[in-house]
Amino acid sequence: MNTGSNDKRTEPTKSELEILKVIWECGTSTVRFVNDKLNEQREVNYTTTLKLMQIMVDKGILKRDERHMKHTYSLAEEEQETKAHLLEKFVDTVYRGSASKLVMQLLGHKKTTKKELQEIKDLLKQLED
Amino acid sequence: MNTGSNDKRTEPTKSELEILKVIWECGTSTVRFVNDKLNEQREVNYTTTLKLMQIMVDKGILKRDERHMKHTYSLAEEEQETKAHLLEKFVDTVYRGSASKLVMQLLGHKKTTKKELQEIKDLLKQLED
DNA sequence: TTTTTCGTACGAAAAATTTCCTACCTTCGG
DNA sequence: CCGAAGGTAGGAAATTTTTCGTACGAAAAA
Repeated sequence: MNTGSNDKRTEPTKSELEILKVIWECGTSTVRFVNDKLNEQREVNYTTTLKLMQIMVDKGILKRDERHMKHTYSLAEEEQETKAHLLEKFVDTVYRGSASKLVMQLLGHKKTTKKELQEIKDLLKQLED
Repeated sequence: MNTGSNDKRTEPTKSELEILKVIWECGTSTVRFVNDKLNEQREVNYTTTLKLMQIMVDKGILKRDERHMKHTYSLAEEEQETKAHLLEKFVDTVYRGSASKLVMQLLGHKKTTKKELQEIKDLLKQLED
């Protein structure tokens, strides 16, 4: 028997993440919609996006509704769950698992605005309970 | 003229990051040392690690000292600077640039220990100045 | 000195990821 | 019905990343 966490989760690749971002932001979408979004930033062929999204369905990252001519694609897993997983992996690889080290860096970083800082503090206050 | 941030930074690939981790943890190292470390987790051929580290020198991620028979490789850029950059990119792609959203997730996540939490709070207290 | 061991260099194979070509289906307007 | 527009499927090319085989030089051991 295997006691280790046998997650077998397929990490999204770089371009799969691009697609995920669109769906996180805009929700269930058609290939056409996602492709248009991507093309706001760089040129991508329609079939490229289609293929990628098909692969993502295979991998279990997306699921699709084929009832209509234009298939629609939605998340196969909760956004927060996926992000939590990505974050955990990031903390592990870059900060050897230390969340506080990450936060420290965040706070020391010039790009973190005052507003962000305040929000973070408020968050911690709430957690005092 | 190009006013955009023209960083031209070469992101480390997945396996390059593995090597970086070793050097972050252990400092300047030989290929042999790094390879041994990697082999604690999975089998990797020596020449594979060598090649990768050579590529990383080309990319400017590592620099090397060739004065001796056994070359030694060290960081070409400050650890914190690299990590800050990786973090920034991560926040951008996964949390649309919102650092507080990231922290929120971190705090809501079961794997963040009480000790970590306290450290984070202390950090914020210090920042009150 | 000879042999063995351990190092680097580098091209190319292998694998993973990304891209696109081509075929074909469905819908819509004339 | 016919053609145009726009959709999906899937193989294969192109690119990027990872891995390794082979050649060869230096140092250490025999």
